[in-house]
Amino acid sequence: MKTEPIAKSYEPGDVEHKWYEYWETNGLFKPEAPSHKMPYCIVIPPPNVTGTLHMGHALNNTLQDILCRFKRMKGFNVLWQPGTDHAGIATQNVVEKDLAARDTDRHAVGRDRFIQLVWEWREKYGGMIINQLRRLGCSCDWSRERFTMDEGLSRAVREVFVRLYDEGHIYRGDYIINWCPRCHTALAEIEVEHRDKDSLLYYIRYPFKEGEGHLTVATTRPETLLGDTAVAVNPEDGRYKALSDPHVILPILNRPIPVIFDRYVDMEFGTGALKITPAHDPNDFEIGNNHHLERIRVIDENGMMNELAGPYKGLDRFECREQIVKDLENEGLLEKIEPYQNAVGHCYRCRTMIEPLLSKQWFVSTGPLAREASRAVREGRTRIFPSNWEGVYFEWMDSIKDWCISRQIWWGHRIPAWYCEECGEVHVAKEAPENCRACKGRDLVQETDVLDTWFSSALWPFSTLGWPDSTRELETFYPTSALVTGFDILFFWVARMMMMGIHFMGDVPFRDVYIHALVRDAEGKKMSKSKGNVIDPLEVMDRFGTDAFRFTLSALAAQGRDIKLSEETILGYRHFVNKIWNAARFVLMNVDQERPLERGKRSYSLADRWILTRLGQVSEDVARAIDVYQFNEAAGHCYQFVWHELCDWYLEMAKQELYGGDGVSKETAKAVVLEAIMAALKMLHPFMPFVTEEIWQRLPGTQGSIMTAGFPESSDFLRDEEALREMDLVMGVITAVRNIRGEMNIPPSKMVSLIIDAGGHGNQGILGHNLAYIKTLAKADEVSIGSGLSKPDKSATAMFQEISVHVLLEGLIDFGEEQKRLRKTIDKTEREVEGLNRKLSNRGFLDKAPPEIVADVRVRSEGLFTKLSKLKQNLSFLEGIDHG
RNA sequence: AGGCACGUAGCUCAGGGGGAGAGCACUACCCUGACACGGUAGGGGUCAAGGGUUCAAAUCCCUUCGUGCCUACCA
Repeated sequence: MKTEPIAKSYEPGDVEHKWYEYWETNGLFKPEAPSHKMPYCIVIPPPNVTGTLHMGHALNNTLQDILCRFKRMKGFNVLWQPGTDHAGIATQNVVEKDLAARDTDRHAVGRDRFIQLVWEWREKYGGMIINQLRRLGCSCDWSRERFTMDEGLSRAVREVFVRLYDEGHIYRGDYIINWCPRCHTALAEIEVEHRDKDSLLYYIRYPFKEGEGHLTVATTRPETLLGDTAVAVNPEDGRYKALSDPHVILPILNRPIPVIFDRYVDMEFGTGALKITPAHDPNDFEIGNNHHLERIRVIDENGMMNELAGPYKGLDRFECREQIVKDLENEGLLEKIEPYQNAVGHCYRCRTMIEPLLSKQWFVSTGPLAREASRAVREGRTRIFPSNWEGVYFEWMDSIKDWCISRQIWWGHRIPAWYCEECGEVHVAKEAPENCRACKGRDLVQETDVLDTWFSSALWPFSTLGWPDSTRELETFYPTSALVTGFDILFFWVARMMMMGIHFMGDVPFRDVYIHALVRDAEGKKMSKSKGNVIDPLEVMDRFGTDAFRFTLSALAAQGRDIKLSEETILGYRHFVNKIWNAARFVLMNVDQERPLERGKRSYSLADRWILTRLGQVSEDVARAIDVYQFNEAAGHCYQFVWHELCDWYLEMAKQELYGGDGVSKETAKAVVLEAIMAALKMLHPFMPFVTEEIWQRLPGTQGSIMTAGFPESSDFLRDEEALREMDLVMGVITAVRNIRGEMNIPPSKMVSLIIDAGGHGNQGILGHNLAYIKTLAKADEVSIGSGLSKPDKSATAMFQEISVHVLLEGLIDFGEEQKRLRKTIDKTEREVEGLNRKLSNRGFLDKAPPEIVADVRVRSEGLFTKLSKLKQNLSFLEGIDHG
């Protein structure tokens, strides 16, 4: 493969598939077992089996892959545990839609057949997102892929359920829950999305049972009046204190109901009188409990009025509202209607308006579990990045409600509870009991409800590693190292994994949680199918290459800010990939040794010493940034270094030796060029796995995959501070000349002569030794360097620190232009000097500022002053020529 | 209603008490033997507004305005 000719530009399509297959078939994604290496483990946030890769997944998994590839190269034993989630409601919806298209439904096909159909569906389509993750380059250990409905994970679910039940953390009872009349199931609190709606506030009169008059209540849901069992007022409310016989007549149904007194009622709102419907409102439910009120359910599971709704039986809840308002109006009981805005709950899966409903459900009593989960973060056993999310986490944990875990759907883990048909005894067990423990009856039926999908997801960090068995994986990798996820599932998933992990494993499920941003469109809008502004990651990868895409995401992944993604940006990074490709191409064209010159025999140039020192520094910068999840910083360091240091300066300078050098210096240059490109590729590999592997495999002297090459360490390289200083000087002088060339529009083909007045500090020697660089990169043919050299007649002058660089170019320099240019620089320098002098003449500054700051300002001020006076000299010199 | 972010170059954003930065876009000159998906240089900002703390504020604090997001049972 090393003999293939290298194309002029990088074509990602050709290589991505090839290398992914190579890695996977060579088992490079698998951890070692056993291993003496430090373990590093990430469990993937399991995507829904119904899903296809979207931008959120792409970002999420790119970041995880960066961490995993980086840690692997750093010598860790890495397990990236992949898998998918059975997504109860979503998956069931998909299959139900299929059935509906064939004019049937799940009730017609029956439970067993339906579940079979879901499994078939999953066989057929469930692997889609997994392959898309491969396309993204994810280095998951696919041999360990798990699914929340797997036998092993299901066993974990039953184990957890039974234990929690036995410990009293799970209970069953009649509670008000959030019901989705379309999905036909209960939802947990957080599965309800609240959205502001323009509603109406109806003022309804409830006549007193005895005597004249009425109480007026305000409500947004008049149809629930049919289930009212009281009207509540605040005991402090003067308006109602004197009620002697506190009963009113419920309109329409003409049922007497009591007026009760409860501090919950807000006197300021409406009329200060609140109708109480315990079966259809969570707050009313609470109040009803406190006052032992009857619960009358008037709406059924379909959102239709039931037989207790009297004349409205069979009406939809919204039709009923209209009808009842009309009827109230006719009876003169409707006082007024006001426009009103309130937050209304909607199903997070299908957007149907939630119906709070009284029903029998299973709950996890979260209090004690949540306290531990909260404490773990407070004590730093799990760290959340960026830390401002900790506040959000605490707030939720500290005000957590019991978790409704039963769902009235079929696709999921069926609750392991059996009811005795004869005596009603409840049995909770891992397997079906033979007979009733109370009456010995044999007629036991299993609970029909299934568990919330998040119940099984909550076990993911240990169920995927083999729990409840004690496995080597659990031993090695639990607690896992990091969890990477979006904030949208901080409560749904992260919090619950914390609770379950701590409870069942006795330790937190992960050491770090990294919360990343949301990917938005170029206008900053959330991508959504309905808006039509989604960018398909697969299309992006096809067009720009996976590496460019991944690098874009990383470069934009600044903590705490959402990512606005545009094609323009991705194109920019596509160019960067190509730049790397061409740098490698250059190396390949000039270096063919399998064995570079050994270190002891080399003779380093300044450029060599400089780039080797920089490689050490930059690899540390990159590693440090990744370690604290500053992916944008890490990517930025790579970009800046590779493009603007390695390519712009080092490779250009190395041409000196590669093209014209003699034996040892040429061989040294070859060795360093190779070393530099290799180190750069290794640094880039976690971000751009494909192009780096492609190049790596072509480079002479490489063995195996770049995945198994170590991440560069500063100890691999020189550390030559002097080289940094010297390079600074050389680059400064070259830039100074280029500056004049640019401003004077001198074409690169025109050579110039330079006279450099180097000043002190050994500058002369440094520049003298590196004359060749200056000549080539500044396009100069003759250069003289000295101290106190005077400015020649026909020249333009640029300055770097105290060095004056006079550019001679008779006939090509417009002296008027040069005067203008000098004046501009003088103005700028003067402003800078003034600013610094203002500080230096300030007593407070001299007395209170740290001495090193004062010294620094003084040095800078003096330097600028010297520069300024030289610039002024040059200007008056030119003015002299002009007028003389 | 509370909370959390964020307003820095035309655009997208880094930075975060002592010299205003990057990428893209723009302008000029260049097809120089890795790359025009390139090179070199240049223009461009009262760091949202007002106040405070400080020797020093884009950076810390307060207020205002604007923009997002999250949480919440006020019917």
